[in-house]
This record gives sequence, structure tokens and C-alpha cells, in this order.
Amino acid sequence: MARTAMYSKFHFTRIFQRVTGLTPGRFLSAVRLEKAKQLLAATQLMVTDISHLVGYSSVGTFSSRFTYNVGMSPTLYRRFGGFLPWSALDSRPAIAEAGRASSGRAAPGRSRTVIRGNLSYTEPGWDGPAFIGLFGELVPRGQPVAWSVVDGPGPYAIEDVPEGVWHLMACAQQHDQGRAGAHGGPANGAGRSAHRGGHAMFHEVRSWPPHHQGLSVAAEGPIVVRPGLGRLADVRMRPMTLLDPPILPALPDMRPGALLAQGFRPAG
DNA sequence: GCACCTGGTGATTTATCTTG
DNA sequence: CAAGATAAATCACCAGGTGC
Repeated sequence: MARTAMYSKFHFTRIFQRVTGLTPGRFLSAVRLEKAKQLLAATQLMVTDISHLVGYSSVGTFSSRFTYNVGMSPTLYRRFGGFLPWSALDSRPAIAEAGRASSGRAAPGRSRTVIRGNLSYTEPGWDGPAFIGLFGELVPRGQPVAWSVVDGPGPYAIEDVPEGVWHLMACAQQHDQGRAGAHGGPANGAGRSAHRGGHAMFHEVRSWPPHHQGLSVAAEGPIVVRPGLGRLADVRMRPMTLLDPPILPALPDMRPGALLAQGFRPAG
């Protein structure tokens, strides 16, 4: 890639990282795992086959990287239908901002505080639910230390935020995409007919939409959280582009039916 | 451009399924 | 229900890509 761009590999890496936020190798790894998430959620392909299809020659590497980045093993991810179970997020519905948001945390801790702000969309016509999570790294991995789900633009609050330095990541998907969160792939359909072996499978993999399609994202931080001191952080959602690395952590099911089941009122 | 850390490999272990 | 087969996860090591 550096040769193609007529840069030294060192300079190319720096430019790539400045533009995308990730080094080329990590960006590639993220794209592979995002593709694997799509295949796990929407096909019956074996984990071994999927690991090979997305570019890993070792199932072991694939399994460990997937678990580390997504927050659950490939098998569990498939079992939960491509979503992080609400129960795994310590769900406590309707406790924030006049009952229009739900927030929670992944692990117990000592000193806790609240991060508040306003969520808005830059593009017209977007008013759907959004997931807001706090992660320890610039690039989200695993499960958030604290999180909130809002059913549309407006005030939000993330409660029980532990002391530390966190990076805020928000993600939303258009309603008609059928799936919430970072998947971007078709909702249980296009990949269902995939079969093992042969060119048909490769054609099917290539036919998946780009990882950014239909997604809106926002990133804020680093946010320094100290005991008892509330923080303000407005979240401005913008359309995801091809230069944004895929969002790897498994996100909760934010389709309308699932949100209703968690105590949300429909937007609007 | 060098040192070191990250990611890939493959062996091994564990979990799950199948069959008798 | 036990044994064998198969799939998936874990682990230690190493090469090369990345950070400084």
C-alpha cells in the first residue's frame, strides 16, 4: 500500500493513522472482524469457515481477536443473534432523563459520577435511537464501562461512571436498515443462503454492503472522570464514512420491538 | 531505522455433538 | 451413558509491522 501511494512505509503508516485513527494493520483487522460479525449473525457458516473467509488462516487467532474486540466469543455472538444481551449490560430501564433513556454499567466499582449532554444528528431525517458507550481506549473494544441508550435526539445521561479517563462512542442506525448497532449488514436474509465451499460463497461475501453504510457515529474524549464531579459532553452524530474504522463491540438490540421490551417509548 | 510489541501460527485443551 | 468425532477456545512462541 505504501509503494502504491509512493510513500515510505513509515510515512504511509503515519498518514493512514492520522486519517483513520488506526494503523493499517489494525484497520484491516477491524474490517475482518466486522465482516465476521456479519457472517456470524446472518449465515449458518461454521466459525472455522468464517475465520478463513475473512482472512485468518488460524481459527485460534480469529477466536481470540474476536472475543477481545467484540466482547463475546464468536459462538456466543451468533447465539445472541448478533446483539449484546441487555442482561449482560446490567440493564435498568428508564432511570435517566425523564424516563426516555436507559443506562447502566458493566462492572461494579467505587466512586461513581454522571456524564450528561445533548445528543443531536447532523443529517436531516435522522431521529432514531442511539447507543452511547464509554470505553477505555480511543478505539472501542469489548464491552463499555458505562453506557446509555436514548430513543432519539435530546438530553442523555450516563450514570454510574467509574473514575478514570474514558472515550465516548455513540452509534445509531437508520430504522429501515433493520439492525441496530455496528453490523451494517442485511438483517438475517442476504447471507442465509450461503453454503460451504465454492465460488457462490465468495461472491456472497463480496456482496456485503460497506461497514459504514446506514450508520451514524460520534466520538468524544478523552473524558476525565473524577469522583462526584459530573461531566458535560454533547454528542453530535454524523454519518459514518469509509475512513471510519468499523465499530467492533457487540451492541444491544435497538430495533423498535426490542426497545419497547426494555421499557422505551417509540420515538416521536 | 531500530527495538519492541502486536498479531499470526499451530499445538493443545475444552466443549459439544453423534453414535452405538 | 460412554466413547469417539468434530468444532471452538486457549496458550506459548515467533516473525514482522508499528511506535518512537
